[in-house]
Amino acid sequence: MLIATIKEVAKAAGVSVATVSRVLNNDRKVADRTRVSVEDAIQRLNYRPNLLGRNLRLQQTRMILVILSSISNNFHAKIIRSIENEGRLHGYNIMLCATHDDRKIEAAYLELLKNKMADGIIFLSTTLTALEMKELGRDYPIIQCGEYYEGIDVPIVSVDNEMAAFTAVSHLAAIGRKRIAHITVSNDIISTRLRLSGYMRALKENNLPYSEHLVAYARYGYGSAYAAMENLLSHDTKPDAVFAISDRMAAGAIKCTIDKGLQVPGDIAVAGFDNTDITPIYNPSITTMSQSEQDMGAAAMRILVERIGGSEEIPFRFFKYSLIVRDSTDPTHTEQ
Amino acid sequence: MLIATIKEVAKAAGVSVATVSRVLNNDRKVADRTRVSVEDAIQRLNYRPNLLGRNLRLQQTRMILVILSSISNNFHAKIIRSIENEGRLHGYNIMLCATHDDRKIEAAYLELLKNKMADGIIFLSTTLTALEMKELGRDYPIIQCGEYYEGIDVPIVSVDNEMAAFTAVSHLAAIGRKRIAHITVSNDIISTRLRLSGYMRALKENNLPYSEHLVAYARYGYGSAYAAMENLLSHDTKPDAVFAISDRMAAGAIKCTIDKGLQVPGDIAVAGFDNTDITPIYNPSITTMSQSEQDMGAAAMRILVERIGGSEEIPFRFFKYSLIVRDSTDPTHTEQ
DNA sequence: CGTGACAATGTAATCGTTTACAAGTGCAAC
DNA sequence: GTTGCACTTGTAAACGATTACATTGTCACG
Repeated sequence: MLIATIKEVAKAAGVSVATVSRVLNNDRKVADRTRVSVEDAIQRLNYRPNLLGRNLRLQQTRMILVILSSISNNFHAKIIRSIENEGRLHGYNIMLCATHDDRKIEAAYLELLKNKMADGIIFLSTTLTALEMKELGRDYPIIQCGEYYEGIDVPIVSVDNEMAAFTAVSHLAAIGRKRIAHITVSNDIISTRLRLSGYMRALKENNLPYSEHLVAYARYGYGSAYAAMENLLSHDTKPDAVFAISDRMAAGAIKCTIDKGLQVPGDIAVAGFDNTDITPIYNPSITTMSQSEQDMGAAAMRILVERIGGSEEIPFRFFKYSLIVRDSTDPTHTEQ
Repeated sequence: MLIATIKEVAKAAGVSVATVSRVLNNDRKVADRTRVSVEDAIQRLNYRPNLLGRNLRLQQTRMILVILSSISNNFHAKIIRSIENEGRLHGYNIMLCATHDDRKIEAAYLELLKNKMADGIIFLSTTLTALEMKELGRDYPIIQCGEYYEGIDVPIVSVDNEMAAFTAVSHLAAIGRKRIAHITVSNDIISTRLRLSGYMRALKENNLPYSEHLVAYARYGYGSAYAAMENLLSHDTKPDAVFAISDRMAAGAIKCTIDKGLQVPGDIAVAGFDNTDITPIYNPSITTMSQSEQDMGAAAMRILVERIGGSEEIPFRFFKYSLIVRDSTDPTHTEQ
């Protein structure tokens, strides 16, 4: 059954298209009798406004794209949920765009923004360079959430990764660990870099030894973290704690440790980052850093809406983080 | 910097908008000299075609929506990946729409289809009733993937859940388990129902006892599965194996078992379903049923494209599944 | 030189809306 | 009876593209 157009509704109701449009948009200057007959025609014809026509005319789409690398990275789940809620409050549809870190794929989604099929973008991650992002931000409403480039005039909502990492490692020191290792990723993403600095600073302030043997590089995968942990365990002086850059990598490290016949946290305490939903489930449950996903998502969306509305402000906001202690560092903790 | 329109490009190049459009669409009948000067103007003005205008005219959007309940259900990750790849091959943009099982939210996304801002929908899950889905399918190109209603004239791509569950439970029987329990969800989703039948049939064909004490109901969450397992363990005769309807619930069951001081798989073997990425990572790694996500996603997309193209066929396709044995049922297995 | 074919380009309708402006009606006030 | 106003409604111009059709120019051929 083909969809009716406003013209057909107008004819059916015996009025002009303008009147139909007024009814649709709740324009108050429509006589009750007319309104009823138009509404009746709309019903009968099963009419639905064509958004392409409407949006073309209104020069907006009320669609927001959320760019992320992959949906299986469920650190993003809560943030996205919050973005969606806040978006709906403002009358926007949220569409998730998974790029799998492929520049071509990301480019295709950016086209949608540039070519007016979306009103704005929230970046949870990106393959763009800082310069590219800067240029994009000059012409279109965008915002960075979580990961970000600094100084490119694009709003930022994130967490203080350096302080959060510092806090996590200080926790490991506080439970008496002396040789604290770090499993990270070799890229130049800001959160990675800052977590490394936080780790280093915590070692220093707690008078703990640092050596390059204590830092292992992996890719994001679980298996890769497993290998990195094997590497850490291969040295003569083994670490007694590990701070991994992500929960998934923490899980890999734990699995490896246990496979080698060592205890977690007995022999080696392990902490992760992000408080993903695997952390309470894992065996043992994983100590981690939680970000204020809810606040971050809502803030990102609000700021974006402002920008779409024409605001020139470029806010830079850090949100709270918190340490969540679980079995992988302290089996005696009392969980909520 | 405001975006130029085709009119401005035409003026800048000293031609008509028709010619610019021909250049954009690689229409062959454009003189080389003209083409160059138009391309030059496009460059200079940083022109990008407005998709609202184009799509309005062409009566299409080349956007496909994928409806799912939540992105943290990463069973869907591989399917989605495959949908995306296949979609790109056909020139479609894929947008993910998380409904969180909220009818209102889902309705909003459906509006986009009904109101011509998308060309089709792939349902990975839905809050629609069978009747609603049927009616939607009468007017718009849609397809069900994974979960589905039968007999509503909407194409289906899925896996034979009954046989897959049968296979999983038969595996537990084959390793010598006698009292095999089932953790499931109380809803009337088809995959749930079929997995329960498969479980029952496997018990019967292996001459194993069935009792209602062997079936525990939970919600989807990990914690809920944990509680269901506690429940199963509270009876005098404990099960020696559990088949859970999802990997996440299997993880909950394992955690509970271990917390009670029992061994997995020593005392209780546990199998899950979906081969989500937690399964190899978990401790112990989890035996599970893998679906042919890649084939399913690609098939769903292809069938949808056919439908958009006007095909009246209503295919119903089952894809292969396979048992993946891991430590949670058989520590002696040799993994790939 | 006249004719026809073909290539390159322009003109204008169209897609489905919204909305500024014009126009019509009825009524109260003078 | 005119005037002015409020209220409803219609007319038509956008929004930015595509494309059928018309037009123009060039050239080969008789």
